[in-house]
Amino acid sequence: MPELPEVETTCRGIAPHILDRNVRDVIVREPRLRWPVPRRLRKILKGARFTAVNRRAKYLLLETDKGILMVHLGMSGSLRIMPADTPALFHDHIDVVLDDGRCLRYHDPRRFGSFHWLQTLEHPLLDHLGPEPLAASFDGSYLYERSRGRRIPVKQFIMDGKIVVGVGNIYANEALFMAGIHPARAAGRVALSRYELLAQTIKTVLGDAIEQGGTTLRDFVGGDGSPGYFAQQLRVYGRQGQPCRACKSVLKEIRKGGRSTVYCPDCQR
DNA sequence: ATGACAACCTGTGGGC
DNA sequence: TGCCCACAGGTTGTCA
Repeated sequence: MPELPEVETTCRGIAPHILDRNVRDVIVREPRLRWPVPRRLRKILKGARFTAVNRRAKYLLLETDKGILMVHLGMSGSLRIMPADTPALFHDHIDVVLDDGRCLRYHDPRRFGSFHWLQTLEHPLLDHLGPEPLAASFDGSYLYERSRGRRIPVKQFIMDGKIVVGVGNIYANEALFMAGIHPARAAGRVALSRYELLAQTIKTVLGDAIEQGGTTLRDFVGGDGSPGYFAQQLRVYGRQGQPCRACKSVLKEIRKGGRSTVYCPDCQR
């Protein structure tokens, strides 16, 4: 479920509930995630106190006085705060039990998510990540410079975490529509002025989605259990065969990098 | 370096 | 009604 707005929503949702709380216990029911959950996690995390909650790309960085718990939600993961004695459901893989009788519970049917334990923010998975899309350093000229000579479709280009992080399939489709750029166009053949517009629409679509608590697809819920409300205003994602909201042309669907790609054949060139 | 593609895993929905 | 296949929000690793 999670694209960057969902991860940010989760980050903001759980932060006030875990900050300054001590970890009473850690229950790992299923350690087989994208990478095995560290066997020593329970021993190390027990007694730690959460000191900060941050996000880098789609990684949640739950900092404690003993180290950093790095969590990725993968395709289907979610984190919820709930009473520690709430019966665990199928796919409730990990509980971080807090000292107030509640717990941070990780649920992930597909198990593409991950839990890592870090001593510092230096980690191979965080090494070669591109800039945050909402940072000032991410702009049209950056995209233009990085794209020269690249033949891959511009959609896959902006979904490459080494170029810019946090642009997932839904928002890549939306941002390209808003910028009037055809998703299959070679990245190296998009002009500077159009990249300036694209950088803008990426910031806008992600920013708006964060404001509205993420996109609700199937059962996404934020850290406090409230659903997001962005789905209803998607412009192209999931709307193949339906009329373009701008020009009424029938939206088309193609596959790029194995991902569903929806666009307006008349608005996007 | 680049780009194409398989892999990880379960659940769901559409077509027959 | 039920079965089977394709596909789903992400990312890494391999190979040509």
